Amino acid sequence: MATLKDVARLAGVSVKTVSNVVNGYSFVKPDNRRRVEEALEATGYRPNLGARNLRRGRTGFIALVLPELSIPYFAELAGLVITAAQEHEWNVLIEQTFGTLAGERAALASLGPHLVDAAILSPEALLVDDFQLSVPAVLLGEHAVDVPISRVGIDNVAAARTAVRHLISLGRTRIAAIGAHPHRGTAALRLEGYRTALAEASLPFSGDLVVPALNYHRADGAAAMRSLLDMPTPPDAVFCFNDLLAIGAMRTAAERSLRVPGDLAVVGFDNNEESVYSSPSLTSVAPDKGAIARAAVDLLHRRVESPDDALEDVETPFSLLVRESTVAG
Amino acid sequence: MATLKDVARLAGVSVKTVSNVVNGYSFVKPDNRRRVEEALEATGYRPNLGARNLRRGRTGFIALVLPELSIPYFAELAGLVITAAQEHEWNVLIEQTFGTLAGERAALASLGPHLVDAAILSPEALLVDDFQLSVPAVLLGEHAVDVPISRVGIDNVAAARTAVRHLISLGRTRIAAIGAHPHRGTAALRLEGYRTALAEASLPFSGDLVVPALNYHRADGAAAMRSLLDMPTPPDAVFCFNDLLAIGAMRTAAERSLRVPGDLAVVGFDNNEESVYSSPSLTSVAPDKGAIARAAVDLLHRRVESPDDALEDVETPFSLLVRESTVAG
DNA sequence: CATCGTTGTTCCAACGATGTAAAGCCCCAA
DNA sequence: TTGGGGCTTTACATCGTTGGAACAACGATG
Repeated sequence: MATLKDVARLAGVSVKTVSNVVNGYSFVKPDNRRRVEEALEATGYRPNLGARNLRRGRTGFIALVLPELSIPYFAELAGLVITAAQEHEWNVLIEQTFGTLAGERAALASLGPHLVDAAILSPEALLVDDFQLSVPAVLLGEHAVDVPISRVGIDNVAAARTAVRHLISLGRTRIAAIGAHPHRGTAALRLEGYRTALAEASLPFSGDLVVPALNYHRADGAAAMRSLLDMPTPPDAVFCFNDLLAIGAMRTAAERSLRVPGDLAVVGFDNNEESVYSSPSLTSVAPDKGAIARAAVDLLHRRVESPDDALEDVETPFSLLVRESTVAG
Repeated sequence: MATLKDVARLAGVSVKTVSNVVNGYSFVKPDNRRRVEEALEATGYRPNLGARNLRRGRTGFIALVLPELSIPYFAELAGLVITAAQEHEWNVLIEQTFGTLAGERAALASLGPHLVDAAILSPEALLVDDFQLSVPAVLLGEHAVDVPISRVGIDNVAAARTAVRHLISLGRTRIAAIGAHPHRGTAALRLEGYRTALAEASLPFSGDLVVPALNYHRADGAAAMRSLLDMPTPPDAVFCFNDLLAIGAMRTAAERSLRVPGDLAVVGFDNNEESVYSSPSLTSVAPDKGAIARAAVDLLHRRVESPDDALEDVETPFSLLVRESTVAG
């Protein structure tokens, strides 16, 4: 592997001059610049990023801390973050927490200025209560507790309200919610949006129709739906706090031979690609994941460039995509 | 951020002694060791990996080059690779190629000894024909062309044969295949397995029943299925070269009001989590993804430790998981 | 012709860690 | 007392890069 020294020797100039050419410094004699460029070409020089970053005090990496890549929402998001990070010449380091506090603590502990320049966090457990991070960070989702840290996300209350209003507009009156969670900030806000929409339509709120989910996997949605269908008067619609729960719920409905949307209308949240091809396809709240990824990365970039910028709270757009699970195709 | 120098000053020893303690060098006086450990604790020292790796000539990273994280198979695999890599104190750098030759070239170009110690490649386009990599690498899947490089994967011919034999055992006689591809090594092998199974059962092979797919997304499966169902005599079963194609195919079947498996049996490949909860759930060839991830990482680790080991070709196990898309629940 | 500012180049130190060589210590045998 | 050898520590160079100061060359200016 060629180093600056090799290139310099070949071009007959000093190492620093080569460095200047590589970094686009203006004042280099055309003649020398040409010779250096030829030498760069000839040796196939690639800067040693480790050395460069050591010198510059940067690492060239950002961390993306998320529960699990096997969850489609996070996989899609991770792909978009990687793409967004490339714009700023950042590489992305993915850490999985598996949704546990221990996992989140471990991920945070392994981070540090020596490893990454900044971090994007998608906490699920308590994480933020003992929050102590040595690099600029941004939270995706919601604040679990009141900690000074930037945030990027959608208006969860408004999104949930939109979803439930859609169900109400279809004439549904017994609308259940799946996904309540003791610690998740987003869960509380989505529940709030659900209650607001019910209240606006003068529909009664019943705690029986709110089913918790400790994890947001398909199996949890299926189990929650079973408990709802075992009720004396089952719901005629269900709002799930993410698409996986909704897929699980639809699976249970199918097993019980319920027609969706005839007997039961279902709305999800996240708009996974999977939901477009399920049978029936799933109506879902669609956050603009690309916007979230870009906003988070851009925000971090600003913060790294000027560390004492004010904290930010970026709200990204969302939309409701109506599909067969609420309106028969 | 504390450096070795800070710790050394605090403990009243030389930098090297601290380095020795940190790296578990045996000959340090108990007294000094204790003082150094206290100082390490007090300063919260964490080694600067960039500097360490610069000195050691390692980067501490491996690359995982794959088409797209939004494809569930690769997302699941990536998660497992990250976990496996941690065992060897490696961090994983994910590069997306989007299945294009240009993307694969770009990913390869950005790699190099200065960035990663090794690379795991999941090529889709031609990639390997102009293959020139400066670090140890392993291919997941199949050799597109004959290039000296290690490989990890399942026996695709046997896997496809198993899948098609299952369909035959159910009494299906017009069995289609979706996913033929001009450049993909796995596609050719799966097609071979398909033909072998047909031949073994003395079923005729018909080119009409083999549908190509340029991408392996849900939409491609849906389109392929439409073309099959538009035939004068449509198939009574279809073997899809991955689960996404199968999900798309089942979607089309549903749109045409075909019963699965009654009118059409469907088998996929990859065993995505998604396929367990689809309606009907999908029978699928299940490669042991954990085994693939571990084998790939372990192989690279051996190769990095002793660079002139022989190339390896590791075969990992697979199984066929029979679900509702072939045998009604 | 001395001076000056601009442009271009080089030398040196430094980022934080580790390998090497050498020096210091201590104990024991000659 | 000397010397040898095992343990323990240190000074120094080094990995590849960049920032800063110093220096050199140059035409323009007074």
